[in-house]
Amino acid sequence: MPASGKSYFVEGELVGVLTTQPLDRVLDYRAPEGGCHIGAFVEVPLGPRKVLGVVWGPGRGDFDISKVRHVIRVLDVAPMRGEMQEFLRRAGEYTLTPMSAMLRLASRAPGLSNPPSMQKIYRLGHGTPDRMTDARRRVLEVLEEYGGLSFTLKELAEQAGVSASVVKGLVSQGAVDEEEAPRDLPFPPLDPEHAGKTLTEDQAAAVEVLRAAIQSGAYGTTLLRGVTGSGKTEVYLEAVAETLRQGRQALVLLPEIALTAEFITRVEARFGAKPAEWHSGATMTERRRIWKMVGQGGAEVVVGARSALFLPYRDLGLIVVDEEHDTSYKQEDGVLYNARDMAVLRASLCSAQVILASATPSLESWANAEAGKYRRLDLTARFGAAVMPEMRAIDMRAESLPSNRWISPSLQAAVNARIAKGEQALLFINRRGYAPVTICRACGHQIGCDHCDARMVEHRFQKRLVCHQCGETKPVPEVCPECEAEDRLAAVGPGVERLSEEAQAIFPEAKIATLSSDMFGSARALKAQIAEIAEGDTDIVIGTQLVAKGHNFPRLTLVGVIDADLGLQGSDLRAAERTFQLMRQVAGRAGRSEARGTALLQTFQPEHPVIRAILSGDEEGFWQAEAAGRREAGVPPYGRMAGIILSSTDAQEVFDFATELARRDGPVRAVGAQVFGPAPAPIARIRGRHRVRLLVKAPKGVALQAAVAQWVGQLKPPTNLRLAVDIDPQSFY
DNA sequence: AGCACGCCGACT
DNA sequence: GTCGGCGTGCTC
Repeated sequence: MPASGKSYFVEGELVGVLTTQPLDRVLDYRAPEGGCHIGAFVEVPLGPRKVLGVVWGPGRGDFDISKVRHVIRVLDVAPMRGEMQEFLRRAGEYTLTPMSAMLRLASRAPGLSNPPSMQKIYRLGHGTPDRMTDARRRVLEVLEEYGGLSFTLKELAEQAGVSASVVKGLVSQGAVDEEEAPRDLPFPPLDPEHAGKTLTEDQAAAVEVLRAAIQSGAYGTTLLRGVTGSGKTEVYLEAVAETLRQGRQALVLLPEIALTAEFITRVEARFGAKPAEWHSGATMTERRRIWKMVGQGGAEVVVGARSALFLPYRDLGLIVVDEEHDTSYKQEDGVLYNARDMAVLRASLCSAQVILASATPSLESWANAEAGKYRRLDLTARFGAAVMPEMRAIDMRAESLPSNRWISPSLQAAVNARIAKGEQALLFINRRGYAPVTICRACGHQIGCDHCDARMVEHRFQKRLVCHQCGETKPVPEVCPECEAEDRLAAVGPGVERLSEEAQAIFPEAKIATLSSDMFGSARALKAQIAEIAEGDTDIVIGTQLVAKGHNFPRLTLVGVIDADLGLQGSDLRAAERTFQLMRQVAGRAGRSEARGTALLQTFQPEHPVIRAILSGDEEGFWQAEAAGRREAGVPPYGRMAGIILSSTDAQEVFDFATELARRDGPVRAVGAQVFGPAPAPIARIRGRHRVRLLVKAPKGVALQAAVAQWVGQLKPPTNLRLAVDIDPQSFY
């Protein structure tokens, strides 16, 4: 929606081009030979280089006309749509991110400027093979089934379940034609009617509401709440189906790559073909194909990570944000944005529906539903015969437990009872590695990272100490690096590896599997392990955070949470919320199938409101209480916050600059905001850079971004000092 | 982001 | 005398 309404520029006319170079300005160029449309991806000269840009609008004409150069050429990709320009603009304003960085997010496809490359494709030929075999018949059937569509060798062989040589054989017989075609082919179509499931009454009712919303063709957001195992996925896949029937595209965001493989399988089962899969592990070729096909409508459904929000969809009708409360949706990848919020913004600009799915929504989403901004659908009935697990606390104050042991006698007994019945038990601990702290018994020194202010975590699996902040590793020292005492270093506290060791010792007969995100080199290895646990004869699963996310272990009937108190302490305003979500989710692992499950929470504070809310299952009660507390304190979602992260190699310099910035808080005070700090940032040192944070707290409804921009703009940071603004920060400790 | 220009310290 | 350190500024 360019302000001028002008959308085509003839050769020589002045156009404004936004480039991916960090110049926070649209530059004037002359339109190339043959002219160009607004939104066109172009290559322009900038100094001695050629850079990627987008025709953003008419030129401003305020630059020395004799210095204005011509656009080199228009690239062979679909022009950026007006709604995408608007999305980038609004998202940039919201997150206080320069437009060049926003454009970089939206043009993250390799080889955009390359000419379309060719590849061999296969389609039905006219000849008949001399001998018909099973494998050959399957190949021909696949080709017939998809009409005139052609396949790459890999796709065809995979679809037909044969090896490439079968296809080659058919080519030499003339039964299959081999041709050169542009490399970026459309994805196979997804059939909304392929394999609809029978839904429970609850699910069917939710699907009806979502269908109507999608048919309206207007924007809307729905919070789809459902306990684990209530069939949220089935429900939103029906929303995807309806979107496909409308001829529009759907995007499903997942918080973790490890979850995509399992999800893709479900999509394939439901729609008869695989969706496009967008994540950091995708190859260059895959990325380019998805980027291009999404723009031409050759990819109907994209499953992926947060950055998939910035793909150039031709007609996006639905965005699903699965596990919407997951904190990995807010993370730094060049730009600090919350994918959940950006999904809502994107959808509102292209008249799409958003589904925020979670068993344990974020307080923000809960409050938005409460305020009537979001529609809310609750799935209560569990799928099939399974019921909610029984939840109980184990009061650790009453348990006698030797030091360096974490599985209480009560939990041990419960696990033994389950194993005896041939069922599975899960022990959950939210700490990776062997032991979180290595301490010297002689001098009390704790081994820390040389580059960060973090203690190093022992990983016995790798036989090294690892910094969970920067990834730095070093061997476990023989002597204390501080006092040089020998053999006095002791591992303190539990990690998943150590818990595993303890479990081996107290359940010697049991088959134990350990799942931790850092123990698998690839998503495939992890998936294989999960499949083996689900189907195999594992008695006890020991896992970190990873197991809290949607995997289905049918024989699992007991969950033991080793330390339910983690995360309750500290001043993080979301600590209670996080703990609540995690506990509910892990507890939801137990008894997803026929048998009734039990969840046992080991806690030293059984009276804590969060623990009590989890145990009583009074979710609304928890949210109400938490919301009241936040409203009282004027913090999100009932107030606004922003963080200013300053970092430098020079600790004194960064602190001094932060202090000076805090002193000049006039512009933010003018809108009723307060500035706190400077204080060490949540991670005070990363890769040798000292980090300091200022926190801004403002009433809801003020123009926070503008005020922060004005405030921060007063001082220009010294050369090696970096400043980043974090709107709506997620962590506070 | 690159890449030039430019102004001060120790080398063949 | 010059080589080269990286601070400052420019790119339509």
